[in-house]
Amino acid sequence: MSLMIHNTLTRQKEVFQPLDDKRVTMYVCGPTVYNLIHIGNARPVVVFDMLFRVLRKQYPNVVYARNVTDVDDKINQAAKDNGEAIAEVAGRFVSAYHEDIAALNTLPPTVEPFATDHISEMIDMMSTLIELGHAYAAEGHVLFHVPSMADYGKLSGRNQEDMIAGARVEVAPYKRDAADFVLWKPSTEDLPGWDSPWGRGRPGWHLECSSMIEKHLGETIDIHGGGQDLIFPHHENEIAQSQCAHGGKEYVKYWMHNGYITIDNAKMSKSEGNFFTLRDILAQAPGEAVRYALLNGHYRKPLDWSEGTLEQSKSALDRLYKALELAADVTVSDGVEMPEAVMAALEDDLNTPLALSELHALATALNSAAELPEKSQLKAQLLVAGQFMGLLTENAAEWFKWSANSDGLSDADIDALIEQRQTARKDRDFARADEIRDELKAQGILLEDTAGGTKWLRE
RNA sequence: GGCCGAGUAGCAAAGUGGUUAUGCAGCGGCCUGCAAAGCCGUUUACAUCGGUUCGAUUCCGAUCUCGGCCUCCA
Repeated sequence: MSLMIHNTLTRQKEVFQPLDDKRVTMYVCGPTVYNLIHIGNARPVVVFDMLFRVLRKQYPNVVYARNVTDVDDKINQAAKDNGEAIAEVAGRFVSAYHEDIAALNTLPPTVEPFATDHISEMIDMMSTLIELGHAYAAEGHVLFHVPSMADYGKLSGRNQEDMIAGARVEVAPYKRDAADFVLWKPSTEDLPGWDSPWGRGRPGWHLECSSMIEKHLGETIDIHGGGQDLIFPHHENEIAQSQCAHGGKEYVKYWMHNGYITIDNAKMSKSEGNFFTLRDILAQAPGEAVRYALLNGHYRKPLDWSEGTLEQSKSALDRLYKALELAADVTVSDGVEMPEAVMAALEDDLNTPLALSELHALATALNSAAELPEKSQLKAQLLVAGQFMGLLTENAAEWFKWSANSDGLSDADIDALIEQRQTARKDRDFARADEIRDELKAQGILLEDTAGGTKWLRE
C-alpha cells in the first residue's frame, strides 16, 4: 500500500512519489507569534505532525520545516504597545507556542526557521525577481508584477479578471497592476527595519516562506501544507515568487490544506474574536484528548468545536486506556509491527478517524481475548498503533486520575474514603459503603470494584 | 458576482454501487452485594427531486440549506 495524498493543485488524491526518496521534503506554515495560538492554529500542527510520522516510517530521511513568522505588523503593534522590541514579543510567544503544542504530543520539526534570520535571502530573491522582470521597485516598495507570470492563479483556480472584479481594497498608486503584491515595504523610523538596496524596510508576508524553503529544502519540494485560508493569496504568491525566481521550475509537488475549526459553524479566527486559545483548552482536558479531537475528523473537513467535543474525545480515549488498564499485568510482546489496518487508514490521505476506529477494534479484541499470548500481542499492537498516532503515551492508571484543577479531593483523600468503604463492605454494611460511593460520585469520582481491588477515576 | 467545500442515525464521525463502520448516549442480557467497567445482543441513517442501473446513501443532473476564500487569518 502506498501513501495517497489529496493534492489541492489537482483536487484529487494522488499516489505520493517523492522527488528523491533519500530526502523527502515538507514545509508547513507556522504561526505568527504575537499572541497565544488558538485551537484552529493547532489543527495543522497536529495534522502535519501525523503526516510527518507516516513519512518517517516510509522514508529514511524526511526534512520537515515549519517556520515562525517573527516580523509582521501585528507583532510590531504589540511591541509598540508594550514598549519592547519585536524580538521580545516574538520570543515570549514562541515559547508559549512550543509548550502548548508539545502537550499535543507533536514531534519537533527538523528545521524551524525564523523570518528575521532570512532577510538577506529575501533580498537576494527580490534582486533575482527584479532582474528577471518579475518584480519592480516603487516608492521604497518592491512589488511582484503578477501579469509577468502566465499561469498565476493555478492553485486557487482564479484568473485575473476574477481578481479585479472581486477586488475590495483600494489599489495603491505605486502598483503597476491591481493584482501586484508587496515583497518589501519601507519602514519609518519607529518601525523595525533592515537595510536593503531599496532603502530601510521590512519584508511582506509571502516572501519569507519562499526564501526559507529555497534555503532549507531546495527549489522544488515534495509537500507544502497549511490551512485552507492560506491557499489565496499566501500560497498562490509563494508559487509566483519561487517559480519565477527559479526560471519556471516547479515549486511544490503536493499541496495539502486542512479545513478550519468552526464555532457554531462559523470559522474561528483571531480577527473575529470567536476563538479558544489552546492554552485554555489544555486546562480543561489532557493534551491527548485535544489531539484525539483534532484527529477524530478528517483533516480536510471542517471541524466544529462545541461544548461536547473534548468530553467525547476524553471518553473515547478512556475506553482505550481502560483496555490497557485491564491488561495491566499482561507482558507486552516484543517486536510487534504497526497493525496493517491502522497503517492503511493513515496512508489513505490521513484517514485518522478510520485509524482511530481501528484502535477501538484492537481494544475490543484485547478486552475479549482469553489467552495470554493473544493478549500480549493485542496489547502490543494497541500501544504501537496508539503511540504511532501520538496517543496512549500515558500510564493508564494515571490517565484516569487527571484533574482539571487542584480543587476538590486529593488522591490521598480518595484513597482514605475507599479504605473506609472497603471496611464497610467487609462488614456487609452496604448502606454505608454505598453512601461513601455516592459522596465520591457527587465530587466527580467514580468507583469500580474489580478483582484487583477498587479502582477510581475522575469524570 | 467568481471560485471552493459541506449536508450520514439522539450527538460526533468514516465509508461503500448490493454485506456490522467506529465512539458517546439509549435499550436487553451476562457479570456484580448493588453499581461501575468489560463482554454479548439491539433500536434510531445517508438534505430534496429526477436520471443511469437488476439494484444508489454511494455514479450523473438539477434544487435547497449551510459555510469558506476573493482583505490580515491555520
